[in-house]
Formats: sequence, structure tokens, C-alpha cells
Amino acid sequence: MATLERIHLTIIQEVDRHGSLTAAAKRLNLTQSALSHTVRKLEDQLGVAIWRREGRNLHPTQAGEWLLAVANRLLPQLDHAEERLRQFAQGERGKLRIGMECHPCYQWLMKIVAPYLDSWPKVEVDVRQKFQFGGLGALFGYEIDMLVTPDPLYRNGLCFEPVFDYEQVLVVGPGHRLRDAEFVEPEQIAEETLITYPVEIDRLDIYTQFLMPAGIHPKNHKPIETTDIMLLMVAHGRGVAALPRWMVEEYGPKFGLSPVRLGRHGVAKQIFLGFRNADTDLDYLRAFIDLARAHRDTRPGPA
Amino acid sequence: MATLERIHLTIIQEVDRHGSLTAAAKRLNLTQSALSHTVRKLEDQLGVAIWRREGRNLHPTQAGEWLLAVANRLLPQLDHAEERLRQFAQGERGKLRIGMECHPCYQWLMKIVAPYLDSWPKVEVDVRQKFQFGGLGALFGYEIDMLVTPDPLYRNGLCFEPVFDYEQVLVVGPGHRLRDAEFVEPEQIAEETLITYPVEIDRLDIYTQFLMPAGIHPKNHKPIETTDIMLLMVAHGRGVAALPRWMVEEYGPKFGLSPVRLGRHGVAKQIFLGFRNADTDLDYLRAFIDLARAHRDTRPGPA
DNA sequence: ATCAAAGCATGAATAATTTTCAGCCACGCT
DNA sequence: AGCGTGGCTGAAAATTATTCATGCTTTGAT
Repeated sequence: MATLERIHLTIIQEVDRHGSLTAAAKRLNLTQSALSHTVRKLEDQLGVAIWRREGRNLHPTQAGEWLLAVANRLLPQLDHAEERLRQFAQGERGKLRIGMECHPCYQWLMKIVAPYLDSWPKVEVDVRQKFQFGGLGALFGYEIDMLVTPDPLYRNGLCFEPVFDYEQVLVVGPGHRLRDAEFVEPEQIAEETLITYPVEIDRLDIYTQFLMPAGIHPKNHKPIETTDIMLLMVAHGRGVAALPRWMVEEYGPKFGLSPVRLGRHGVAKQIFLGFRNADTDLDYLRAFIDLARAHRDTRPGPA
Repeated sequence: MATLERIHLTIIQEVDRHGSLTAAAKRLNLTQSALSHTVRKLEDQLGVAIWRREGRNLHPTQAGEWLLAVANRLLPQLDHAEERLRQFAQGERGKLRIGMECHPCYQWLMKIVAPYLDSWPKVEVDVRQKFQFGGLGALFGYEIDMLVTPDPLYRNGLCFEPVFDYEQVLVVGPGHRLRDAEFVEPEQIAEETLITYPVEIDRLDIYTQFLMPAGIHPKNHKPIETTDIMLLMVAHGRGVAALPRWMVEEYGPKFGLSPVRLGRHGVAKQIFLGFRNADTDLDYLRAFIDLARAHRDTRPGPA
């Protein structure tokens, strides 16, 4: 009855990765013949071909593609479950897999992780940034255990804790004309080159909360991956960027950068830690949240 | 290296369900001895006890609890994957698992499913209503393939299609004092018994969009599971309810019910079909959405 | 207190399965 | 045509899973 085993998923994944049964066999420390037998048996039992044999290559059939997707989804979960059990065995606490959906939060995260590693020496911490189905999907799919995000989603088995508030400001370089302005109006950005992280526009607060309501577009838009380079570009007059105020205050002096309020009332932001309800009683996860919250209470900003 | 197999998860699940190795063995058509050996080997390999042996009973350890959670999460996915493959084999198209997060939509759904079953005879349709992690979690976790919901969530690997708009109205019985009112104010509900589906208050539109903004609470609040009983209660003067206008128009005559607008401008609602981006090119899924959309275009309401 | 029943563990024997070995065939390149 | 690569197959070998027979401990009834 139940015929689809872990090994089958593994084989499918490895064949896809390496392109041939022979190569997959090598990776799995088996002979090509063993795989051939196993695969044939599986295909017989399921009644479906997983690959079309064309000459000496294998091409996944529709069923094969589907199985590959299943394998890619389930195998990591099995691996993680095993790893977690081994950690249980060694009295270790486990691994905290943190997902980031918020580029500039990285600096903040470092400030929390450092003391956390000290107080929980037996917990591993892993930080990930790319998710096929977005941060929420990763949380639901047990790819990560905690999500740092500006977009909380209540109900549905997830919890979100606000962990810090900050103001999103415009960053300008040393000689910039807006340098000493009390605040900027959207119109004043129309002639600027705007540097942002390379994500969709509707995830950039400066667009959604500032430029789009006013119907303004910057003259130019440059996506940059890393914060350091972004700051460098701004410092050298290549454009302006929108970043948290605390970050400008921290790096500003070194680069000669200045923060300018976005609009008369500024753009307020909040960052949340999200996690599964089911994990609420994991002490080491709870401890991380507490640490984050404590950090929030001691200082106004995370810098 | 990889030691955690499907059979292990199955055993853990069955032992939990039936309370003993012996009973689990019977279910799995194995001897108690076989399970005992298998389990011992697994525990040895993992280095963790899965159960504490107390007298003649087994109690799951912390590791056991965790494994059980893994099993309950992953086994259904494996089962479904297998089933899907068998369907591939027989030239069937698959199963469309629809999740409902919207009680009154059930009637609407029936109207779409009926013609769908005709045009896709080889597709099975399954409708589910309870989800441990909410509808979104079920969608992300591959428990369902499509979600009928009033709360869409854009980005993150999911798509939402609006499929119909309707007006949420107050339903009152034959002799009710509000029966012929043009609309009701929140204050007028303060002396009523309000009948709703048994979900959290912040998921009930009449609260979030009507009563709560005005700070009003009904005199009484009765949760009822089924729409039929709800309508019956209203018809017999046991209270009032909030339902889609089209539903009142359909069942109203039979029970002598009347719709009354909620507030001067009414409460507008929209229902969405959600699905995974990854499934966009599944023809039979696409067809369902098209059918739903076509239905929307032909008539103003879904009745 | 004793006894029968229920439940798990164990070792040896057996059954089933997986893997390898050795040989073959087909393809594509030169 | 010849060679290297990759996959298939059947039979043999190796490994693993399962059973059988049995023992031990707890539980609950008498």
C-alpha cells in the first residue's frame, strides 16, 4: 500500500541534481544497478513513469516533476527532524532558524544574537534570507522557526511580537541640498536618484507610504544589494536612500551622512518577530523573543 | 546517515493512536515483536528514547512528542503525493481540495462545484472546513489546494482572485420591529440577540465593521454551527443574524425573513479564491477559477 | 498472596528485500 | 568501426525485516 519511501524521494532529487542515474548512484554510495532496480520497482508499483528514457538521458515526466517538487519540499523537513533529534540526544537544545524579510534589520539582529549565543551556548542559530514562498510560507512550512518582518499576520496559528519601532528617514550625503532640511516633501525627491534594496516596489516603505500617495517618481531608481555599498553610494553623492534613522545615526558620522524626515510627520515603522503558536513553549525560542523585547525596553532605538 | 523512514513515522503515529505497540502492530499487520525490534533499532540509531517504558505502557518522551508532531505533519503529505501519482497513472486529473474559511460561502460553492464536476469528470473534489493553522497554513502546508476566504494575503507565493462581491445584511424574522427599516444603526442592535457562526469575534464582519466601531454590544450572543438552524432561529424570533443579502433573498421567502441594510451605507464584502503560485498552470485548478469568475460575470450576486 | 492476562524485550531462525556482480544493449562521438 | 558512457537485467550475495518461541514485569482480579 504505502510505497513511496524516503529513499525514493532522495533518488529523484539526486537524479535531478546530477542528471543521471550513474551520477546519483555515486553520490548515494550505491551502484547504478541498485538505483535502476529500485526505480523500476517504484515505477511499477506506482504505475507511472517518472522519467522518459530518451537515448541515454532521463527526462522527468509530469509525474516526475511533481515528485521532485514533493521531494524538495519534504526531504529538508525530514533532515531537520533528524538533526533535531540528534541534538536532543546530545542534550543540545536545538537550532533556531531565523528568517529575515527586512534588509536593514540585519544590524539589529546581530545585536540580539550576540548575547543570545552567550546565554544559550547549546543552541545553534541560523539566519536565512531567501524563501521560495516568502517568509510566511517558510514559517508555515517549517523551513524557519522565527521571522523578522515588518508585515505581521495575525491569527492562523502564528504569533507576532513587536520588537522595535523606528523612523524611516531619507539619507543624504555630505554636500546634499536637503542636508539641513527639517523634512522633505515627495516633490523634492522627483529630481533625485533613489537607491533601494532590490525588492518589489510595493515592499518599499518610501514608495508605499511617501512617494506613491503623492504620485511622485524619482528621476532614477538604482537597486543595490548590500547596505554598506548603499551607504557608500549615498556618501559619494550618487543618490539618496531610505533607511532607519538609527542606522543613519550609527553609520552617519563615519560617512558624513545625514537623516532627513520624510514628510512633516515622518514615516513610522515597526518590526515584528513571528513564530508558530505550536512553538510557544520552546524555552530557547521564547528566550530569544524576551531578549529582543528587553532590548527594546532599554533603549529607544535599536542602535 | 539517513535513518528516519516513513515506517517509523507511521509506527509512532499508530502507537499514539492505539496506545500500545501490540495494538499498533495489529493495525500494521505486523507482530509486536517486529515493532519492538524496529523501534529499538531506531532509538539506538537516533540515540534518543522515543518512549518511556512505565510498567506495561509506553509514554512518549519529549523527543517522542516532537516526532509525533512531525509524523502528523508529513505523513498526510506523503499519502496525498502517492494518491496523486496513482491518479496520474489512471489518467485521472487529480483531486481539488478546497478549503472554506467563510461559512455562508458554502451555498455559493455548491453552485460552482456542480457544473465543475460535470465538465471535469476525472477530477475529484473535496471540501474541508477545519484547519489547525488556519486556511493560509493549510494552503502553505499542502493540506488544501484552494481556499475560499474573505481575507486575501498578497505576495508570498500565493494568488488571490476575487470571485464575488456581496452585501452583508441583518436578517430579521417575520414580525420583527426592524423588518421594514431602510437601514439599522448599531445602537438598534443593543437590545437584540445576535446569532453568529462560532468563530472569533474579530472574524465576524458585523462586529468589526459595524458594532465595534460604535462600541456597541448586543444584549446576547448565540453561536450556531449551521446556516439552516440559524435561519430557523431567526424566523422564529429567537434573534437576528448577519448574512449575505443573496442568501436572505434565496431563503427569505421560505422562512419569512427580511434583509436590512447595516448602517446607512451597508457593509460590502468580497470573497476570494486563493491558491499557490506554483499551481497556476494546473489546468483543472485554473478551470475552477475561471468557472467561478464566469459565474460572477453573469449575475450580480451568486444567488 | 496468587494467578492469569497483557504488554514489551530478546535471540535465533527464517523470510524478504536490497544490493552487487557480470554481462548486454543502445546511443553518440570521432 | 571502435570506444566510452549510461542504462537494463537476471542471478547471486548480502543485508534487513519479520517471525517464532520464550522470558520478564506489571496489572488487576480472586
